[in-house]
Amino acid sequence: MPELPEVETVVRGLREPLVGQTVLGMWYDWPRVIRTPDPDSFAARITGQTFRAVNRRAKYILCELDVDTLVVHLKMTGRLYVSDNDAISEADRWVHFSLQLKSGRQLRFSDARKFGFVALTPDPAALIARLGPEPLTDEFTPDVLRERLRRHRRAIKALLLDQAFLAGVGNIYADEALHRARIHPQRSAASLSDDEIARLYEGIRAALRSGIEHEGASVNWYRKADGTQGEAQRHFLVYDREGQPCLNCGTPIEKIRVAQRGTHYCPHCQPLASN
DNA sequence: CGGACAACCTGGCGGC
DNA sequence: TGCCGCCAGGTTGTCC
Repeated sequence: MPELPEVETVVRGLREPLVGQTVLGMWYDWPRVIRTPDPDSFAARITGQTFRAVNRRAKYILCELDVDTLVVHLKMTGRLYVSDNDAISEADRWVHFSLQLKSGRQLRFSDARKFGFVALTPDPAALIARLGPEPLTDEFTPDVLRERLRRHRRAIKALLLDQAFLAGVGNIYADEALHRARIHPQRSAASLSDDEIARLYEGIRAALRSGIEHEGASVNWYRKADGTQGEAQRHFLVYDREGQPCLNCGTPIEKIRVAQRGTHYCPHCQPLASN
């Protein structure tokens, strides 16, 4: 579920309850959720370490401890939150991993679909080595985007979903960014004009910033670190709006399939003219 | 290079 | 109410 804005929101919400906390122990009930190392080694290594920082790279949550980094990926249905030891919430139904904190609270990882994972490593860079540029940083510029687009002929939406091309954008924000840029999702990447690339650059950043501003999109599974829903879904321009009027021109939003993913766009504002 | 598709899993929903 | 098929925001690997 979570894309860059959702993961960013979770990270921000975890800092206060997590940083400074020491790990007393570990629990799990689904071994495959622990990617590396093996569960016994994981428990032995993380016990006694203290959380020093919580950061994000693309859709990866990076919790820095004294020696290692706890890496968490939420994939589609993962949730990461801190609860009082005796507190029970809806998401606990799918908890598969937790850490006991010295504060008398627990860091819990819940994942209904079991696609997500936790990993403990002294070298998190290896796990995230193949990621493309981080779209909201200064190093990501229109020139960077243009140079990278030149190398590809794929549908632009497929490229936006490719984490090695650009890190952090997923299905929701790809649709939102393309609508803001007024570009059809099936346009060939190499066919985009300089003006279109400039619009795409702004569209990507604006869509992601809107998502962060509204604390993530709770279309279905996503929740903030405190368990409440985000509000970004109330500000979608096209995603999940099939058949509803385009907010710009009134034309009904269409849903098609691009790169095997549900894709929402306005056929009037995002024409497939020059390809 | 890239497109298609399976795999990893389960929940929710619409249709009958 | 029950069952069935379909869909789902992610990532990786394989095959062609």
